[in-house]
Amino acid sequence: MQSRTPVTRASGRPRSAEAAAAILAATREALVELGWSKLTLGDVATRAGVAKTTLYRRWAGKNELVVDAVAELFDELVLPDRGTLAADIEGVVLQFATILARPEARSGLMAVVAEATRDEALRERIRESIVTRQKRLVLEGRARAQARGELPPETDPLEAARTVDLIFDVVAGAVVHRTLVSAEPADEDWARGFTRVLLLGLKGASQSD
Amino acid sequence: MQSRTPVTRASGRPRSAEAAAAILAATREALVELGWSKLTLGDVATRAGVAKTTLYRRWAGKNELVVDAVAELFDELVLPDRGTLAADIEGVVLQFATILARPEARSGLMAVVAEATRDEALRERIRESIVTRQKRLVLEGRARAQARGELPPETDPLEAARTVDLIFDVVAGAVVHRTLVSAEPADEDWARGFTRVLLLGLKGASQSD
DNA sequence: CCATTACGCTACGACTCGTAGCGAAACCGC
DNA sequence: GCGGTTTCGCTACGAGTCGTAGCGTAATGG
Repeated sequence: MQSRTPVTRASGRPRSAEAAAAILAATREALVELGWSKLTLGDVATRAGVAKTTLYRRWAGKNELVVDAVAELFDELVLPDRGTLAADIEGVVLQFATILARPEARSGLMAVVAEATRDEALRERIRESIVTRQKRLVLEGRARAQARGELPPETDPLEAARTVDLIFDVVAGAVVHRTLVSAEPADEDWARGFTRVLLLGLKGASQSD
Repeated sequence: MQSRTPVTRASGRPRSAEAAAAILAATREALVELGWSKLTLGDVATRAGVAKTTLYRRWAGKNELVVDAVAELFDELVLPDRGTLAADIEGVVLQFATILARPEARSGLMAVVAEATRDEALRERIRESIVTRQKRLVLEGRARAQARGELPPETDPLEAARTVDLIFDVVAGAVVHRTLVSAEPADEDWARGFTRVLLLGLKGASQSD
């Protein structure tokens, strides 16, 4: 997740791990208080107790810094084993909603996505730091459901991969849109209704295949 | 959509309508070339051929200006009557994807959503300029499907309103997430698969009610 | 002990911000 | 026509941020 892990082992003074942690924490703190547009790297450096130049030596700019700061938040996600697929999905949806309720996640995530529309390298960074990383939840959930007999084992691996992508886009997209654009809470009632529609759709689609 | 429509009819020189159109067009052009973070109001004014002060007299800042510039893009959406609910939904999904393929829509929309996380007034402005405005598509689509007998007439009006909100969040959220976060094209294949899951889910949910 | 790298600090030109002040232009009611 | 009113274009301004360069110092490995 660091900006660059030197391939050739360096032989000088090592980079302070405390500094990196302090900078990322300070970035989230600044996102809460100031939001994306008013967040300045100079301010982050002051909060973290490091020199501004240190920050520029490690990150290319605001975009890369905030991606790293936000990516850490999503690592909190776990797939709780609640016994049924529906309950598992609801659990993840609610966890996701909880993270998105935090202001540093809201403004940070959307802002870097906006910047990424004009920056292929940043897009790739987001994909590997957040998207691909969290797709594990969908894979694990499906495996459990198949073990329980709630979902049939996939026949076509290509089709199965496409379904995973679809589910991820639908779940993440709906929660984000609900909380950030529609500005309504993604609470338990909403999660229940959403999960019901999604699950019925998936079961129906896999049956009529 | 203008920043303020004077309630008391003014009696001086009227604001130039051409200037407003030129400014919004210049804003979209600048979004394409520069993106959100590097877009400056001075540059927009120059492109539009107006003075910077004129711009500040009409809009409070970058946020409000871009909301208006982007909102115009979504007015292009129409609900094509393709004969079946599935085809209608696919049509809207593809139209939405087409708009989101334009760089000015991508970066502009996400950026203002990001800023809106810390600005209640801006959130409200987005809701009334974009969200509520486009929810008409869901309402019209449902009415047509009910006329065709594809969907049962709603019994509980409260439940029906909640379903409309859910559909809107799922459709818009999934398309946005697919194109902007996953960075994969929302093409016809994807639209077909998505529509199938959504429709099966909705029918199943309305039956077992 | 020496080479190497990271760090803190200061200073810098370039740029953007949002506002103020001015004279001219365009519209209203009389 | 003729004031009253509002907008417009233009210029100028202090304040703040950007990203970088330069320097001396601190921390590691050979």
